[in-house]
Amino acid sequence: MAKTNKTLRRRNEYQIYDVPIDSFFELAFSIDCVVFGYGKKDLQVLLIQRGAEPYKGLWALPGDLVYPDEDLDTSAGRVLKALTSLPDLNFEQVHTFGAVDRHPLGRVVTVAYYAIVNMKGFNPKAAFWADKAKWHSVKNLPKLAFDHRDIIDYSYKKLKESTMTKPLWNGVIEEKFTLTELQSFFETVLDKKFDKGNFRKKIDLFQYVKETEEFEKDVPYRPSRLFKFDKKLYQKNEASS
Amino acid sequence: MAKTNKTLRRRNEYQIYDVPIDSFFELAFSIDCVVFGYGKKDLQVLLIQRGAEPYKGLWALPGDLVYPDEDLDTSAGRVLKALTSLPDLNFEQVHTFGAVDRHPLGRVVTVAYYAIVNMKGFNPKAAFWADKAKWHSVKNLPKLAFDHRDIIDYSYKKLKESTMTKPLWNGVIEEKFTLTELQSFFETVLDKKFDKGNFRKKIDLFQYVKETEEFEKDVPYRPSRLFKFDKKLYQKNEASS
DNA sequence: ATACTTTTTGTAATTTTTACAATAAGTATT
DNA sequence: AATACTTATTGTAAAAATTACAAAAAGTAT
Repeated sequence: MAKTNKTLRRRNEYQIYDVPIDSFFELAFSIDCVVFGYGKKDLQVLLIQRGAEPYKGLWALPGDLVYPDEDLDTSAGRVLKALTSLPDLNFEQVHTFGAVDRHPLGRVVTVAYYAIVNMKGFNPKAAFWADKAKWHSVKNLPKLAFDHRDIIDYSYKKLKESTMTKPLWNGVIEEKFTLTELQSFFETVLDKKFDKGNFRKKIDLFQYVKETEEFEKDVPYRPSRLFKFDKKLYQKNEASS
Repeated sequence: MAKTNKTLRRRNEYQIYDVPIDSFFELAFSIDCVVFGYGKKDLQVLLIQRGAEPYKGLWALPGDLVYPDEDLDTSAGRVLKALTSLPDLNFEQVHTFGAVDRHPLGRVVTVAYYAIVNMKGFNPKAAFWADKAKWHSVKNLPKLAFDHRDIIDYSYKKLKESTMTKPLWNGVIEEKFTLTELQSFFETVLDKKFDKGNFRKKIDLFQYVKETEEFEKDVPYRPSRLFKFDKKLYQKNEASS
């Protein structure tokens, strides 16, 4: 829609005040990605150090302006792909931040997305973002640019909520995994310890966690049975709920 | 930010492709409000019949473009105030819908909000929207313009989720209410019947539902004790969680 | 063979949920 | 005034879910 296009004026039928249509275009529209990194330590967040004003030197979330010809989700997917080089990353919209003064240089509304990846063997430097990307513990975040601290807090809360109800661990831990590994995922994300026995009972209720006939190898103790995610069953049950 | 302003180009440090900055401004930005009406019948949604193309004659959600000088939440509050004439309406952001083709005339990204009001004595005609606003049962929605059906479905789901955890009934049912009235609110919103005794036990856990020393009057049976919402206690407990 | 480590299963106490019954407290009727 | 009727309110026992903890199983290491 170019500035000369009048079509949008038709929405005026719902408006209370008469505002020049051109003024609505004086804004920019972006997405920001909160990429959580799962590993042996604390849960981490991928941040990028700003090389220019405003907030030069501070850490910020990776993001980009939304292209005119791409859906919001496509935009988030594009940035995440460029950032992580992972093909089938699951991500979810969190919230949209649109305070007038959230960007010191003008009006920028941003839609926040989050995703979670396995940090093992993960190299954010492979991406365009180069050597300025770095993991930071969610428990010890540096000073952040813009309202990015709010965005992370919001996303972390949503991540925790979703962890209880969705198989976010799929694609993050190994394809064949032990229940102890699955438990570690929950413990790291939720920052909370679980009882081994009781955790198993809970998982038993998740029918889409299917046991295989394979077992761990080369461990100096009793090998654990390996389990896997039954994607078809999960999607089937999702569809009917 | 006018088109001649170059400041936004600084975000290019995070971009992968080089896209002319001007193209980012070829979009519009709106909010849409899903106003749920609580009454004696089914839960209702306030819709407006479109008087112009596109989707002329179809029903749509009330909404408006976001003004350059207002926060997103302010924008939603403005529309809701104009629509309902209610001063202290609680509303919540639901989701942002940004598919490229969601508006046939151009790129319009919209942020959805929902609110719930008491339909009793409520007159949407008082507002600017005039006589085209009408309540529709969530169980029997007409054909809707744009992706507004998706927006309603999404909002209804979120409303149900929030009903379990937040006192959405505050400001909707009477200030002093019986537990039966509170139960009716839950039953209507969640479209589900509850056991009287068990519902009370559940409510007992909500410390912010405080009993008063007042009772119903002029009822042809045993008068029920009246309860009220302890806002201070609620906010205090919210803050510490 | 024994110690050690982790997996896996079990179990009993506690808490929460559920279904349903009993009692209380008003009005309306006889 | 006694009785019927309606809804409010409390209670209770069974069922289900959660929790804390223990025991047994199955491997490696000494």
